[in-house]
Amino acid sequence: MKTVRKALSLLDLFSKSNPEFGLTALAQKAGLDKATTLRMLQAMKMHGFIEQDAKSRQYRLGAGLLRLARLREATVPVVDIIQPVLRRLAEKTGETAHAALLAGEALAAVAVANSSRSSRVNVEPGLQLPLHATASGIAFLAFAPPKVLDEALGRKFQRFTDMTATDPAEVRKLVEAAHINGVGTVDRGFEPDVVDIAAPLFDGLGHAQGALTVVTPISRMSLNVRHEHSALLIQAALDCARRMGTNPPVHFWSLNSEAFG
Amino acid sequence: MKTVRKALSLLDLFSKSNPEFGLTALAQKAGLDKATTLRMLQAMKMHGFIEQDAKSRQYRLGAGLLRLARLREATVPVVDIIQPVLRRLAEKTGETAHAALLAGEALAAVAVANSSRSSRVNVEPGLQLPLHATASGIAFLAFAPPKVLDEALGRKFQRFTDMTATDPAEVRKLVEAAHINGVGTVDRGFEPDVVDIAAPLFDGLGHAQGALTVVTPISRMSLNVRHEHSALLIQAALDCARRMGTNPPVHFWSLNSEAFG
DNA sequence: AAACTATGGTGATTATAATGAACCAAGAGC
DNA sequence: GCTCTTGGTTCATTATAATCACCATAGTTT
Repeated sequence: MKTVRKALSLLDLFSKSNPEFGLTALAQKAGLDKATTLRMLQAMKMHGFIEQDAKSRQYRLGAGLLRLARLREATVPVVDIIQPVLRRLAEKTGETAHAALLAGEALAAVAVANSSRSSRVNVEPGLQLPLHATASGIAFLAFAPPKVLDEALGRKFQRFTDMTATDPAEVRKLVEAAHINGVGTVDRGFEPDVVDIAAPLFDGLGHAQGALTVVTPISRMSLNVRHEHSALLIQAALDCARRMGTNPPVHFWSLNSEAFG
Repeated sequence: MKTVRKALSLLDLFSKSNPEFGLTALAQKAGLDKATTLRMLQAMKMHGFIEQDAKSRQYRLGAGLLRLARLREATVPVVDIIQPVLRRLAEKTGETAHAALLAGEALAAVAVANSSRSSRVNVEPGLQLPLHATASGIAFLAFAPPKVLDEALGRKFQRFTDMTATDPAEVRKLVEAAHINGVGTVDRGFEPDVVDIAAPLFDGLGHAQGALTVVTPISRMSLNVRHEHSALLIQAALDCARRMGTNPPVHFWSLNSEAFG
């Protein structure tokens, strides 16, 4: 369904910094013909995925998305479950914590609890987290079905900082380490001066469906902090799993007791 | 873009009472071929709009919707816009006011402004408001797409008080009255001793996406109060529409001037 | 004010992608 | 062990979406 994929990929072009587009701009950014783009937008407009400013004729995401998101949340209330866990995580670590779930080829931040410190890492809700460059992604891949991992490793990796792991072998190493530790760590791979540590969130079959992450400014990071955050993350991930009735793989449970003494 | 429309209309088949489908069931309900349906689902799965239970192979709405909804909320902050309107409504009426948006098969309260009086109706944020038993629901249905109304009237209506309207014909009457008046009224249909009056909130297509409601203890309710609240609600609803850039149906505007003199 | 430019939007031809009946494989129920 | 149903696949046929030149309009520049 090439057409559907193209249409949906139009939606991915919207971001917080680029919340509205004119037809021409959107078509160009998508690499599609103007007419094609227009027709797709019209189709999505009919379903409320896109709406158009009556005056400026600019296109933006539509209110229909809210409805579907609330519906999804009504049937699978993950965010409600995760939010309090996240808040406690942010309190205990003093750093910003976020939760991300798989959405297409990347993770998407769906809940954030900001650090109370004045100097902190800010995470925008809705942020796309590439699998290879973030701890969230690594933790997710470490417990994702092998097929997903292989597919991910087959894609080409964008470089975000000079410390981004762009070599598949390198990424695989990070993933393997994360599988053993239960947490993934990425040092300044996505944003400069930020270290991520993340634990996976599981679905009913014991596969990762997302990740819980603590983001720390490099200035506050140390070996001690890292161990402490790791232990807290594993507890938090187990907590989420218990509340959602999902099943982490057996070996993940054992990490809790021996946790980084 | 027939293909895109068909694909998106698949998403509209999900509801709170029908949150998951097998391939065959979904294809049948959509009136599409299995193969076609499958390909569309796969395309949407790639973008996180749909996810599939790994064990049961059932399809449900995906986490990618959460991301886009968050993004939309970041660009058009509906709740932020509604809150001050609600605040003023509560001040002017002296009663608790709340806003609710469609979430599954009921409305969900997303913002509340409590009355300052000591004797007041309390509304918990997140409260589920059934469509047939609350003014919010009636006002919503009065301006919802006909398909939504018919579907709602097809469901069984739970009784909450001895004044709850549980007969579809009775509910339809309330809805029709609400369509004419611009506001829905429910007298002790959900909680005893409480009268709700509500005006619809519109989306970009001129359909209701929720409602603005004032809840009044029966002891303070009178014909005068009712007219006054109705007029204030219509003004508030129009105010919200203007601030959000959404489009109430033309005839709704006219209610403002003649408002319950 | 006239000419210019960039924008959103349209229409008919052509190339492409969607379709659907028949077909498989696998699990559930008897 | 057989059957029935379900998810998923295949490939010739057919309907559909991409394309490109074009139009209308609003804002700018000269």
